[in-house]
Amino acid sequence: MKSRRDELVDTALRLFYAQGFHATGIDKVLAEAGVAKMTLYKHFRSKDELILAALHRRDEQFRNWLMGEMERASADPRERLLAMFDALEEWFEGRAFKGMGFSGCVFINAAGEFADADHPAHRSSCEHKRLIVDYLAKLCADAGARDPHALAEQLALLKEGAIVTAQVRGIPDAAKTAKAMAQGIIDAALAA
Amino acid sequence: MKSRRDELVDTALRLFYAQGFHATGIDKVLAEAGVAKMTLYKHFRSKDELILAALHRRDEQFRNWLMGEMERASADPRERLLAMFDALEEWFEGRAFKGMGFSGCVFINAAGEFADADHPAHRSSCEHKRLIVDYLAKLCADAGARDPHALAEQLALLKEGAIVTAQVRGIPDAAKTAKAMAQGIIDAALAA
DNA sequence: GTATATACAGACAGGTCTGTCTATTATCAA
DNA sequence: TTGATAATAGACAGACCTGTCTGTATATAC
Repeated sequence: MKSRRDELVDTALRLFYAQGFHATGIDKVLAEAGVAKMTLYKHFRSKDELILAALHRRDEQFRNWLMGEMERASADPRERLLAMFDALEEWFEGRAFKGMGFSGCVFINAAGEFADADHPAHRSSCEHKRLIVDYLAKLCADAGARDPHALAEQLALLKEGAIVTAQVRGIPDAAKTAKAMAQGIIDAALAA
Repeated sequence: MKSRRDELVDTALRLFYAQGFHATGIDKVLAEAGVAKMTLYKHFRSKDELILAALHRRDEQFRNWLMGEMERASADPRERLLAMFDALEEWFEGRAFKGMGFSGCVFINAAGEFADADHPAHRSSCEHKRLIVDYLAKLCADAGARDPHALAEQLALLKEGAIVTAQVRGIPDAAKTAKAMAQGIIDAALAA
């Protein structure tokens, strides 16, 4: 049984993701969640705090999903890295998160709406991306890369490029384009 | 001498870029531009129309700048392609457009705020990205790539990845990361 | 000088936004 | 049963938003 707070955060995330942060009013969240306004302000001090909670939930949700997909695909680190791009394609096609069609990356969107790098939402987005790079770097090290951090940065950059291409231009195949590049990059980084 | 209309579009672009579309009110644009409200509504039917005009101006401004930088760098197609990433780095460092510090790509931001792919602002963003890919494909063909369109898509994806990495994580060096990958990709695509 | 076009300042309507408040209802423990 | 907790509906204030309107000033063309 979901708590009222969970209901709010889930609904907020879904709407913020689909329609944007500024464009989504508190009242819309409340109506969709079937929750009274005072309940929201009992759990959160402001809309900003709700935004941060939604981003935090998305961070957990997304990384759990991504790492799960990668680890399910293979036990080999190199294969796991490549599996990231297969997972991305599932996401781009709208099959990854039920109730949430693909609308790009909510953290990229947040950084766009809250451009100031010091804004909590921007910092949260930055942190999310960093956690993913860290995870990739660990896999790169396991795979025996000469410079695991450099390779992880490259793969992360390919991931961001694929996300933007899929969203802005509506090309889910961008995942395949990125994967093809990733193969070359990884091979080059492993051939010591 | 800039017309009132130009003044409006320039100011709107600057504010929309720095603060977002929904977060920027008409009144702020008017105050900064020193223009009366009725003048705005004589030139544009709505805020949406002003947004589209600002995106259109940015499309011209940005592509002129980028192509200029690339063509200034070298006459060789391969070198020109690589020069794109040097130009990106200038941009990320805030040295490309005076009066406009780097806040990511306004078209990526627009696609985030106007998630519906049919929204005019989203379509405009898609079109901008397509025009750049077309330009890259022409250069790729000149460089003798086996599949110029495929290579152009790859390079464009690297560009988007670099932009997002620079903005969300605050790492202007992402341009260098992308350039290193681009070199490998191009070499592979030219070695028929 | 007069007509026309353009822009100005500023009030205004009608709507939406966040956040606060009150008064009521449901739930559950002792 | 009583008392505490949590959630409800809905009104409200104050700010901000877009877009319209009026009346005035400026400048150019004839």
